[in-house]
Amino acid sequence: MGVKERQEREREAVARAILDAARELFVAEGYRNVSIRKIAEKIEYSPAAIYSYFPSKDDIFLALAEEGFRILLTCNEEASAADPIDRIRAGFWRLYEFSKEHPEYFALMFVDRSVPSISQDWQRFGFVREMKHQMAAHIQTVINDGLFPPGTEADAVFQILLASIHGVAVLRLCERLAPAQNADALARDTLEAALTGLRAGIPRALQTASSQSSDC
Amino acid sequence: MGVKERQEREREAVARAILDAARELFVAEGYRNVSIRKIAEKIEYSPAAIYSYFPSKDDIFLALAEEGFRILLTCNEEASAADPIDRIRAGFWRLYEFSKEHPEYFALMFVDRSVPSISQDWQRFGFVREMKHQMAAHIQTVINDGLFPPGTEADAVFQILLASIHGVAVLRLCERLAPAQNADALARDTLEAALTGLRAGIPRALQTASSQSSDC
DNA sequence: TTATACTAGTGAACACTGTTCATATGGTCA
DNA sequence: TGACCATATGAACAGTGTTCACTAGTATAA
Repeated sequence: MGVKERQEREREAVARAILDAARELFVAEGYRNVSIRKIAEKIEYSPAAIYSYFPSKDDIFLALAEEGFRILLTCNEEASAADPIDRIRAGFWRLYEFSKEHPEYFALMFVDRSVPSISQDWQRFGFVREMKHQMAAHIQTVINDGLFPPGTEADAVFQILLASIHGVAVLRLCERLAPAQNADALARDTLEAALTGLRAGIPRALQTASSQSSDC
Repeated sequence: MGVKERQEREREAVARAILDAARELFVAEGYRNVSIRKIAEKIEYSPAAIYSYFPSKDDIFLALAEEGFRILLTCNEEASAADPIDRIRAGFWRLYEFSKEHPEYFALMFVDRSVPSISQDWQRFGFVREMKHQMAAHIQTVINDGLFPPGTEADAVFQILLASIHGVAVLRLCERLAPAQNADALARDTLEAALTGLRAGIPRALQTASSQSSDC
């Protein structure tokens, strides 16, 4: 009498097919150039059918972003290196690798502004906070081991390293690097520079965020 | 007999009006949500008229990106600080400020992937190369003054600092920071960390870009 | 001054988009 | 067998970027 169960399984299978088709199309042609009709055609359903699985095209987008975080998180969990600093390195390097292996996931998770709702819901994604805590916790233990100058805040280290590696990932993803430029080497060096700088100690500077506006 | 001149002036005025209207609408509603019809309505012309000034919506986009580079470049020219390191700081800080003051320009110039052609034409933009040369030239003199470890490449310094500040700018622009997070402070610290790290000297590491893939 | 040439701008249309809804289909259960 | 209900559909709506035959109006040449 597993009729309900089977029906539910079938529903999930179709939803899965929609997401797979959408992801493949997004990667191949970009979100903007993928229409519901194209997704429908790929899974051999009518366009209208999709709307009984997802309320809108944006929601397909969001569902994929959610999956992206899940993938990145499970990736991060298997982090283990002898040197604790190496483990930090590896953690952020993995984010960069992720941006290469899953460019479309990365784009929706960290870059895309074309989906209106993601900006709103961003902080609601439990994944973001979880990822942050995972890394920040490890960084804290490293700080406690005295591998960073006294008074260093784990949260600040996390944000700075994230921003650094993020910059390279986005430049690469958005094709804003010279063709000759070796993105991997740049990623390594940028991460290394930030890490070295943090360990050397950066001036805590002016407490208030200095407003040296350029006025142009 | 300045008929041709007057006609040309009028053409430019309308083109200007289209760009202004498009920019305002892009900032207010985002590229995706702005239609040619909306732009046309704003300047009180028919939608078709726009196509005798720009071949496509994407070309309006590109024209604005070009303007963005011009603005950023003229901004950068008035760079002058006593300390040569401060001048480097100021240069990249200006890019960050630019991302705040002209978010839509910045987005088209550095992060947008929704316009298919920009990825192709990116390297053709003389502006990009010019901006790079401007900064790299100054960095070279600083290196010559011995303020960086011997053997440091100006181009690498430029790329690393650019990537670092770019990361913060994008995180802020795309609203991927916690609401409490002070973006300016993060920008300052990230830039400082990279600069400190570069001056301390980062290992030139494995020559070939190490392929430490995470395989997930 | 008249006739020609040219230009800018238009309205209507084409082929597409995301989305909605009444309708039909076919399996489930009493 | 007959009632039910989830699923999928075709057709349509309102909107999109873009094209094109056409018109009104101005500039040039005869």
